Amino acid sequence: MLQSKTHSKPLFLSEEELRQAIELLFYAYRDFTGEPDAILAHYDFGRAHHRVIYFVGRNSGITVGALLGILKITKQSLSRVLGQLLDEGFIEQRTDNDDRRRRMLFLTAKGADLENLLTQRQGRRIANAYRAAGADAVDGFRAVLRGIVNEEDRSRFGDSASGHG
Amino acid sequence: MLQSKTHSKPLFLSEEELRQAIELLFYAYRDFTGEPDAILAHYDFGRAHHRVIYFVGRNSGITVGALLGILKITKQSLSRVLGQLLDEGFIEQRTDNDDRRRRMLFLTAKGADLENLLTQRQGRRIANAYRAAGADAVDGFRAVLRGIVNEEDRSRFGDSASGHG
DNA sequence: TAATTATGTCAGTGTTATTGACATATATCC
DNA sequence: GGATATATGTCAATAACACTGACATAATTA
Repeated sequence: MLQSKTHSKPLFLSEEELRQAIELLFYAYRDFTGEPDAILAHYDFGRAHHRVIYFVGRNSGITVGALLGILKITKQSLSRVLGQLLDEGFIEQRTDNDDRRRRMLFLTAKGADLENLLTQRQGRRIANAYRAAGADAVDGFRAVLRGIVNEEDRSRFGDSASGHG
Repeated sequence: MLQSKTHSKPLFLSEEELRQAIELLFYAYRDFTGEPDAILAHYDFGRAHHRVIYFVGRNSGITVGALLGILKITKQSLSRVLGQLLDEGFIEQRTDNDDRRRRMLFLTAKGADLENLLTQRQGRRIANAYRAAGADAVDGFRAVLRGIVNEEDRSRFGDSASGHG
């Protein structure tokens, strides 16, 4: 109850440490998205398209509403992006027979190709960082990022420990 | 030479592990920026203003060109945001006497107040995550994020190790 | 049958970014 | 000193991505 795996050392955090963390997140996210952004530009797509392609690929058959919940944008915003991806054959919709109001989203072969390309590039960057930092660092990375995520979504990333608790 | 602190275990990375990392970055960044965004909205400012305020606060006297280099946006984009911040008295400019083409940027007292508020909020989120994850995790977090950043900016975050080699 | 849910669409707006062109002041090179 | 380069600023047009508000339709649930 008091503390599980987290040994909760007092951890006096200097302003400098906190600012370094803030900046690390800024630079890492900037560069993490920069590479896919450049690829997507060839298709006249942007980061919003990427997010949709990614999460549809990851959660095949996801409904429109669930996707909105992940992206935290309005349906009008999603509509433009999703419409383009449907028109251009990267994603297809199928009505859910259990609840015929629902539209389930799937990547087409074309959509899966693009998703793979983008995920491979980002995966390569992650893998390089993981290798350079070492296995222990990976656990720390995951644990801290998980703590930054709002509580409501934290359970997406495991219960609390990350493999060896 | 071969490997400093990074014990370079083979590290077989499953697609699942890579995807979890990708998603952690997405969710963490989304929530990390969500809180400041809400505050900035009261001032009719957005995330772009935040970035300018943050980096000017952090690098007092930074030139316009150096700021563009960090943000990786065009000067026309910066111009609008910076112009507003100047007009409304959050930032002030002073000519650099060593090179009178340069404009050095400083936060005003008003600007520093806002910067402190925003940084405190983000710092609180980081601090909570750090405390929950533990001191070792912090090192791992820093090491992995540093590896994700493009090489050209990596040196901003220390040489390689993070405190205890 | 009435209310709710899931989705879609139309219209208007705002923020953040882009490219391209051009202007000014200052510094540096030859 | 004159040519060139650098640092900054500005005007104009455009695009991507998001928002709010209003309304419509189909299907499910109470």
